[in-house]
Amino acid sequence: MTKDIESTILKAASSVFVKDGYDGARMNVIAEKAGINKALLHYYFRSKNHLFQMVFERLMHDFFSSIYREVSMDTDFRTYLDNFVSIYLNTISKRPYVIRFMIWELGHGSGTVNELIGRIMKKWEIKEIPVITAVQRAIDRGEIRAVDPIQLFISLIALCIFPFAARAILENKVEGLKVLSKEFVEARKEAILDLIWNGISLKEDDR
Amino acid sequence: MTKDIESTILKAASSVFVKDGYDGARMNVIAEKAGINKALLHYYFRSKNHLFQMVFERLMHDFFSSIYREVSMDTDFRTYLDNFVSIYLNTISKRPYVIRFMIWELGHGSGTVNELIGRIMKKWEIKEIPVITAVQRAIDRGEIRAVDPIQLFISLIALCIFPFAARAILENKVEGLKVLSKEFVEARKEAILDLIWNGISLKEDDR
DNA sequence: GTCTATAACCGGATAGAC
DNA sequence: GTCTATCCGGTTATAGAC
Repeated sequence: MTKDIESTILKAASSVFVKDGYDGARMNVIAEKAGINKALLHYYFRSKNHLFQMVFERLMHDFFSSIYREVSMDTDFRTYLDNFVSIYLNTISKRPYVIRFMIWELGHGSGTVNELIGRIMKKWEIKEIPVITAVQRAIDRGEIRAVDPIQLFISLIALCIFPFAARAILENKVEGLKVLSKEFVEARKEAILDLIWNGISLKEDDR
Repeated sequence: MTKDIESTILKAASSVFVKDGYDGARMNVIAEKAGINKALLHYYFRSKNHLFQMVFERLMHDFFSSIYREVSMDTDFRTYLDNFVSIYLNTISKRPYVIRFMIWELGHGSGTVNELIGRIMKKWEIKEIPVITAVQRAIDRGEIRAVDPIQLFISLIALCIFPFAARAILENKVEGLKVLSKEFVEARKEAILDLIWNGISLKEDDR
């Protein structure tokens, strides 16, 4: 079926683009990986650029929907935080290369990609960022200290993403560290929650 | 002087490689930027690969020496933390593209770059990571809670680096955010120190 | 739809004059 | 040391048979 081969190609293309980036990726490598030849690749996806855009949009959609799906807001903040960190780390650790790829490709001021991200954001109708909303509400309710919600949002994402983005450097620098191991991912979850929760919970004086 | 033109070339090459990566960089663009032509470029730096290695090593050296220079260990941990975060953020915000570049290029399992980082580490004789040592000592002295030093090290770096690595996405998602502005950098310093310090300081119960 | 062959182009590298 | 002209391999893309 035609749908079948298209999805095979997209899968092959994803793996190559994510690893080598747009400039480093080679159409013949993608073709081989998909079990076809270059001509057929162009038959299905007119050009490298076009194929890239399909892949990129698909990756972003997959990534963000994995995360923003099913983190319920209808809980106290502590529970929200637990769920968020757990889901975020699970999602990322299953797609360790994607983060690096996104940081790289999104970093080009190049219009192409920026239009893409704009379109995707609109498509999902994401107006405000859920985490920021949740933080603000927790502050209003007196569940946490009055920190800057945007800074806390950035910190939270940073703590989750960084070890995977910088995996190569970290594993090189820290003896025996295996970022993708089940043990590290779980330890990381605990460390993040411990740091954040202690970092933002109300002090004795405030109560 | 020959030293002069070499440094001009390296400067031009740095800016191009850092923005476009190895695969995306073009020798003629570098040549133009340096005010010479391709032939001369090859005369001074045999090949693209060789030029890249010079640039890469220089960038890493510049970056790490900026940071590990002059953060004195002979203070209490709170002061150490203040200094570290301040210097780290100043260094990064002056080289916003370098982080993205390093994450990308170091992410290739490709031997070339991994050998490079190995050589550089040896060159500086970095055996243990200073931050980890400092954290461990602070714990031993009872200055902070007994957290995992490696996790805290990762968290600290993550909080400093991430906003600059993910600058494009953040500025796109958060209305009006200007990561490189003096105001943001200063606000970020405070937010990091506030979060970390509250996150690791001794609780009432422990005293 | 699928393939082989090839066009068209680009970019790193070199030859050789000055 | 510096330049122009050119080579040559590799890569995207297409033509055209089946």
